Amino acid sequence: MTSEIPSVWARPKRGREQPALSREQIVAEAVKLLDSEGLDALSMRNLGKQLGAGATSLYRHVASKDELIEFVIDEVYGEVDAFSVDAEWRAGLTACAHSVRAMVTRHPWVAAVLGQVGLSYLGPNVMRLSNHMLGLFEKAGFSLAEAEKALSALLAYVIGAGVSEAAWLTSLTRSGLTEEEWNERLKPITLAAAAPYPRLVAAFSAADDGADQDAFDYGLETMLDGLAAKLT
Amino acid sequence: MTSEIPSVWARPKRGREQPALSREQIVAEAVKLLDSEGLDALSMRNLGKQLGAGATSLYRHVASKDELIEFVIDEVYGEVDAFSVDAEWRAGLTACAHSVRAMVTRHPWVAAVLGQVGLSYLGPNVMRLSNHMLGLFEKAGFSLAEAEKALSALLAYVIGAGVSEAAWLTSLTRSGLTEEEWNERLKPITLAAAAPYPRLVAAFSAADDGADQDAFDYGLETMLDGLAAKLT
DNA sequence: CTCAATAGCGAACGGCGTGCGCTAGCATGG
DNA sequence: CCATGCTAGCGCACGCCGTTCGCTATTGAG
Repeated sequence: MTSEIPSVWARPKRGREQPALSREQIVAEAVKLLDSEGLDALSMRNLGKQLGAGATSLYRHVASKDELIEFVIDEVYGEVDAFSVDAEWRAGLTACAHSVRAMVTRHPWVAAVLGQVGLSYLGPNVMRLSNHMLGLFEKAGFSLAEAEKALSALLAYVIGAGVSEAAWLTSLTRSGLTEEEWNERLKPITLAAAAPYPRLVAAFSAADDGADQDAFDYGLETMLDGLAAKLT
Repeated sequence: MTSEIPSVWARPKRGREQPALSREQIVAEAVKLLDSEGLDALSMRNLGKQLGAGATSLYRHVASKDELIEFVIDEVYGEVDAFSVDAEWRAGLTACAHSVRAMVTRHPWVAAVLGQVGLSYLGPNVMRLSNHMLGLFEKAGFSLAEAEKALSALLAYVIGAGVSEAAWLTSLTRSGLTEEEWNERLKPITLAAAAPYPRLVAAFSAADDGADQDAFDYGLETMLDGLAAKLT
C-alpha cells in the first residue's frame, strides 16, 4: 500500500494514464531539439530528458536512432505545402521547389542527414509530394517515364542547393557570430585560398553577400527552362 | 645503455627515424578506410590501428576529427581530373560533372559528409576545380558574375544527384545484398508505400533498374540546355 | 481476482572524441 | 663530450554515445 495523498492528482502520473510517450510526441520533440541545438545535440539521452523520460524508454516507440531520423525527415517533409490545386505546371513546380528550400532553410540539419539515411523517399509525406510534382509534370505534357526523370533532376538541384546553403548556415550558427562578422572574418581566408587563381580572387572580391535567394532562383529557373524546352 | 643487438635493423624503429606519421599518410589511410568499411568505421582509434599507431598520436598532425574530414574531402576532390585544356565550354563542363559524379560514386561517404562540414570549398583541389569550371563559363560568354551563379547551379545539381545516388549505394552496401536481391526486396515495400497514389504505383512498377547514368545525364543535359539558352 | 501484456526505467557494455602528462629520441649549443 | 629543449608518439582517463537486458509497476481482459 502506498501511503500517499489520496487524490487522483497526487497519484504518480506515469504507468498508463495515457501512454505518456508516443512516436508522434518523440518525433516532434526531436525536431524541436534539432532546430534549437543542432544535429550534435540529438542523442537519445538528451531527447529523453527533454521529454521527461529515460533514454531507453524511447526504444518502446522507435527501433533505433536511425529509424527515429527517418521519421524526423518525413515529419519535416510534411511541412512542405505547395498543393494549390490548379496551378499551371511551371508555377506549381516553382512553388514546390521554394517550399522545399524554405523547409531546408528552417531545418538546416536536414541537409546533413539526407546523405546518411537511405530510402528517405519512402515516407508518406515524401510520397505525397512526389505524387503531386509528378502530376504537374504529366500535366505539362511529359510521359510518365520522362516525368520521373524530370522530377529526379529537379529534386537533385533543390537538394544540392539545400546542402550547400545548409552547410553554410550550420557553420554560421555554430560560430555564434552575426552574418556580417562571419563574412568579415571569412573573406581574407577565402581570398588567401583563392590566391593562385586570379579569376577566383576577382569573383570572391565582387561577391555580394546574401544573394542566396537570387542564386537559388537562378538555378531553379535554369532547370525549368531546360525542362520546358523539351516540350517543344 | 640499452643492452640490445648492435645492429641498425634491430634498433627500435620509431622515435624520429622519419616522422613515421604524416598528414598525407593519415589522410590517405582515412580514405582507404572509408572506402572499404564506410563512414561509421572511421574513428580515430580505428584509423590509428590501421596505421600502426595509437589513436591520440594522430592529433599531432590533425587538430580534430572534423579537420581530418575536411582534408579527406579535398583529397578526393583531387581525384577529379577533367582539365583537358581546349575543350569547348559545354563539353568541358560535361566532363567535369561526370568526373565529380564518378568520384562520388567511388566514395559514397562523401555525400553523407558534405552536409556536415561547412566551407568544404576552401580546399586547394576544390579551388582548382572551381577556377577551371568558372573559366569554361567565361569562355562560353558569361560575365564573371553570372558565371558564378551558373557554376553554383550546376554544382548544386551534381551534388544533389550525388547525394541521392550515394544514399542508395550506401544502403545497398550495408545490406550486403546484390543489387538484384535488393531491388527484389525493396519493390513490394515501395509499392506498399506508394499505394495511395496510382500515379506513383504506375511509375514504380515501370521503373527499369540501373538507369542511373541515364538519369544523371538527363538532368545534366537539361541544366546545360537551360544555361546555353541564356547565351541568346 | 488473476494474469499476460506492456510502458518505462536503471545499470551496464563497448565504443567514441579528445585533453593531459609522460617518455624517448633527436638537434643544438656549449 | 654532455646538457638542454623540442617534438612525435602514447597510455590513461573523462564524459559522452547507442543500445541490451532484466526489473517494476500498471494496465485491460477473462
